[in-house]
Amino acid sequence: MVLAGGGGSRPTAADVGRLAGVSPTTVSFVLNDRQDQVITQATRQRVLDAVRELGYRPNRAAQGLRTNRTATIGYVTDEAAVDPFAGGAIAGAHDFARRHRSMLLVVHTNRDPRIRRSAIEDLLDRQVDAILFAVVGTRRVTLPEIIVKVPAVLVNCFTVQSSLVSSLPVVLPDEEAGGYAAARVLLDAGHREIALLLGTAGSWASRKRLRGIRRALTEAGVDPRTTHLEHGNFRADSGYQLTRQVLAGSRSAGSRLAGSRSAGSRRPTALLCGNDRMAYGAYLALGEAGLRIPEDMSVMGYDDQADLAADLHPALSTVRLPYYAMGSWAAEQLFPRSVAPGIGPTYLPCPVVLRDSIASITGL
Amino acid sequence: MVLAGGGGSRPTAADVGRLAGVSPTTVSFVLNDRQDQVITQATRQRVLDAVRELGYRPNRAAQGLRTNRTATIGYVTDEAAVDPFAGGAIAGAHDFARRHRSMLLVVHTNRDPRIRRSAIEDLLDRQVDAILFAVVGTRRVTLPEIIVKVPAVLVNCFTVQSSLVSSLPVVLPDEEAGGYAAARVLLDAGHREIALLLGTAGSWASRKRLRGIRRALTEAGVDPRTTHLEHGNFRADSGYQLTRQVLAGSRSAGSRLAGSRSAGSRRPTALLCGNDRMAYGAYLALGEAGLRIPEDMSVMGYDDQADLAADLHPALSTVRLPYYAMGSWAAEQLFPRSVAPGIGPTYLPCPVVLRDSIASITGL
DNA sequence: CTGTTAGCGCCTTCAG
DNA sequence: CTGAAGGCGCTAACAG
Repeated sequence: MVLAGGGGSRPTAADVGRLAGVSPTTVSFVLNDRQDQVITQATRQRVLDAVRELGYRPNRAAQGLRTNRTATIGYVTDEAAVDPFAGGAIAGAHDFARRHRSMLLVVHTNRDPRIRRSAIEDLLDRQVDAILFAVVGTRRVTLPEIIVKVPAVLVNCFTVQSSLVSSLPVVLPDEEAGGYAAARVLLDAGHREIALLLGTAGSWASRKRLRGIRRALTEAGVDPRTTHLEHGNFRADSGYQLTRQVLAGSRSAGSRLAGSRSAGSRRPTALLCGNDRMAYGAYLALGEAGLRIPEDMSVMGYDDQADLAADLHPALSTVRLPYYAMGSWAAEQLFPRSVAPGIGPTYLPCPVVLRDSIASITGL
Repeated sequence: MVLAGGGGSRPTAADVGRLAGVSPTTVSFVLNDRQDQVITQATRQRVLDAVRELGYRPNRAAQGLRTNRTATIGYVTDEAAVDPFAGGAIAGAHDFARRHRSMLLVVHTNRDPRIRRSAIEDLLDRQVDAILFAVVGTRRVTLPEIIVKVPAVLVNCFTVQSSLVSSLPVVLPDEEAGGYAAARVLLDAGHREIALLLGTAGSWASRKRLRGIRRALTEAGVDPRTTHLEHGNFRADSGYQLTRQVLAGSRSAGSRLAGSRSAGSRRPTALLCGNDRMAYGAYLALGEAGLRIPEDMSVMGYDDQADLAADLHPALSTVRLPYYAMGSWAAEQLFPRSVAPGIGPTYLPCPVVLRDSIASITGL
């Protein structure tokens, strides 16, 4: 289909051998630096010189045919690279792989299971050494069984398929610790009335995060049940709406304000948001209400979204989702390592990124 | 380096032949649907059945060794996929390539020329059919000459290297038309006092855009020389600062306010920004000054940055940079096409995206 | 210490 | 209409 590669044909190992006056075998030995073979220093040098003179580089397709290793890793992601998080994980895997002289064959599936399957097949046809399977928005996935034909690692997702669950390394963000840390930052700054403006109620991330948050609250002697808790949709508009509700002291229909006292009447001093976009929505509602950040209200985001969190005004304190680190970790699993992986998923830390949106109110 | 692919060895064409009772040759003929060979309907069916039964898929590495075509395209980009624009172009190329059964081997170089060179070599070693070379932020690039070993296309960049300039198709955004269109939108809405808060002064995009803007102004009878023009740095903070300056009526040191009259004293009714991030900075400054968008001030962005322009409040009107389209166009050039490409770069349109940040003031 | 031989899986003349 | 033989570029046994 593609235009024939116009290139003048590359030199082969035979060409190198001819020039150096040795056999292709010797060329191979020298280039692969084989320890079990003894090569004269002189011969080695002649080969190396010939390689340099011809600009010889081994044909990896041929090498792959012979060795079954292509130094190529398949990377399957649900979201296109346009998504900064998808891109972050790709970048992490890319950089790690590159250090090991491997490259990434990247496919995105738009969440279509059929594309997903054929993508994996296409990768296998190209003899990739391994497959990394990534997703934006942590969740359970169903994988084509053929994926086990090759070492594979799950990035930001997991499976319950019995045939796969034990064989695939899995890396996930440690959302519970992230939620805990986010709440702790607020608590440590003296906040006691914290409104929780979380994302989609059912999501894995929201559930885990909430658990961490509750633990932090409890530890600090704040009753989680009296804490204002709302679920949004991870988008700016819901951050905006929920913040208005909170400010109005109104309890929405879906509000899960559990306290029996008139908790709704006490305005919170801090907002803990489901992600940075919701935090941005909160900024807008706060601005409209004439409240200043962080003087009148502290705001905590989540995600550390590029081109957003740091650019907000004031810059948003948030918790970083370790997409890059997950991609990197996943690639790392494909290469010989000293320590065997433990059983079960590996959780990577979500570091707190402190910026200007949080005020200390210790002098409560 | 990579763990050996654990997979049970795949069936070969010979296996299929054995099962179907034919030679591997016949299998090849059937699978490649060769018109110059006559195969009995019955034989063909037996082969196809055997293929299905074994789940046979040709080994593309072997195929590539034989045919010199790997159905794989190298994609070199300066920015990692984290950048939404880099990702947009990748997605465009990916989707087009996929329709032609090709996959993308993606490398990013972090603008390091050495990495750039070795990336291209690594791609060539893997026998890619072609290379797409992309950049974020249109500019001139210097390419390793070896890139011509294979068909290549330049995405959002161009070269002046004499050995390459005539042989490489180039695709660029039509910034001049984009600038013209952006200004026209404002002009058509009745705005006459438009402050131009552009990006980096020296950039290709800024220059082209400015030319288009000036043309639109002139056509509308507005003297471009009396128009407030500032250059920033494409980031939110400069949009913020420049807007404050404009509002204060102050002329900064670097101001290129050309009018001789007291142009600084007339507050503009519209801001035309160098990109969406600067527009966002303008939003912040406007908000602080108590000005409402679009009632008190219309704002026009540029880029249509994902997760930003549409999410702002009010949603930002902007001009879309056609990264996806450029990636797609580039991939298209690699496949047989009906019309030969003209000489010189191909300019792709930057469509205006109208949202809520612009008010009509026809009743001036 | 190095060369010869064989074969990875596929496609492609060339015979039959 | 189909099969046998050869080779793409490389590496791995096995000789010498």
